[in-house]
Amino acid sequence: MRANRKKALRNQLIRDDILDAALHLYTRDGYFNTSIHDIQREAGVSIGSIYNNFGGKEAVAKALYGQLVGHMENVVDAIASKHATAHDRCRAVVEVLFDMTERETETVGFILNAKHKEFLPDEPPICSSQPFVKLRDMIQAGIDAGQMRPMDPWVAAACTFGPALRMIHLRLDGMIAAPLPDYLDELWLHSWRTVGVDPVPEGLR
Amino acid sequence: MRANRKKALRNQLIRDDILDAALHLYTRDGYFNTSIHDIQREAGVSIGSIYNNFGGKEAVAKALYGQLVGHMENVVDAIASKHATAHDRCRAVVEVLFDMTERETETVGFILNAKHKEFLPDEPPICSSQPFVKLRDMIQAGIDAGQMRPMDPWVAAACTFGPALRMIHLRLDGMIAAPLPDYLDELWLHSWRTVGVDPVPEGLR
DNA sequence: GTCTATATTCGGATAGAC
DNA sequence: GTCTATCCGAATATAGAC
Repeated sequence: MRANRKKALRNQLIRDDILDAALHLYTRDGYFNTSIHDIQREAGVSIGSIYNNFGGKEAVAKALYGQLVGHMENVVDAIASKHATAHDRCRAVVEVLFDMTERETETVGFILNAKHKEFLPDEPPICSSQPFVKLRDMIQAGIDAGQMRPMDPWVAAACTFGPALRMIHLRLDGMIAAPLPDYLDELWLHSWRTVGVDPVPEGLR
Repeated sequence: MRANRKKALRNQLIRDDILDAALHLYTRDGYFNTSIHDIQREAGVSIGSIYNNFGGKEAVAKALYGQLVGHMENVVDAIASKHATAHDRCRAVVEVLFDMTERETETVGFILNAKHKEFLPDEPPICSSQPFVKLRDMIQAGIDAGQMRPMDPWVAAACTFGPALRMIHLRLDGMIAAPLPDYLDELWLHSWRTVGVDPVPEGLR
């Protein structure tokens, strides 16, 4: 049993090495500019291992995608259960995204920037994935509760998160030099004025 | 001379056919999922013509990119010279983008959605291209003229156009069923509240 | 300048030893 | 299960006829 556990652990490590290498290369060079040989070299494993563990290049991307979407979902869930109002929840989402952009740049880049349709044609568009749907529901709940102005939920979502997402894109493209959290208060003050019924609380400006 | 003109015209037509086919296939399937043979078939020309006229697959993309960026630049210039205030200019930009998204879907998709860095590594990022820079200058002018709230120009740009760009992405991804112009008044009313000093004029709500 | 036929490279995938 | 060596198809690019 001991040996089995150790073996399973080693297998998990190999899987993680492959996924880490894939994330790095996919975000840096793009999916199509990354060959299986590149991943194999970067991860320090053999081609055979990649095929045994995943089944091919696309399967690696799919597993990576699932892992990161799951991660995002956990983040959103944690926020939803920690905060009660639409304002606090939405602000926390932006705060976390800004933080992640600095600390887990590649994760954010892969989730937001990559054109998954091009290499994962069977996956639904990222906008209809669980975490994104939960964000929209979060906003709908805010409207129903009278905390956000009554408006089309898509428009509300675009107004709430559009500016922040734009900032993230600009940062990832190297157009913004300063870390995004520096902009959080200013950006959120303006974003929330668009959609919120009540203004941003004093302490958060 | 007559024959030369006619010949030149025919060459131009072939070039346009190739660019049209490339735009269509690149936006529908993505750059890397489109082979030269696909373009050749779609355009109804030979591979030799593509190499003679452009030089290869990447060169086609480059020419296409330049053409569309030039197009966008003309659009922005026309708006800048037609309207005087920051409000009118920015609103006109959003209006034109929404219109274009419906009528020239592929052009907008290629410009906004495509990851040009992946297949045109030598081109600067789209955000630093002429039309985008002009948009930012437009906003800076609005701030200097006291028509927009004093704030970081990147934040201002993100707040002004972020929501609209988000809507365009959602529309291109099929998440929004109605044509974007239907949302223009509502979206702009909220967007401008974020950045404008004076409210949106009565007639445009 | 356009076309068809061909060459060459590259990368995804497999076979078989360990 | 992992690894190395190999295969094979696809796609870019070229050569040469017209």
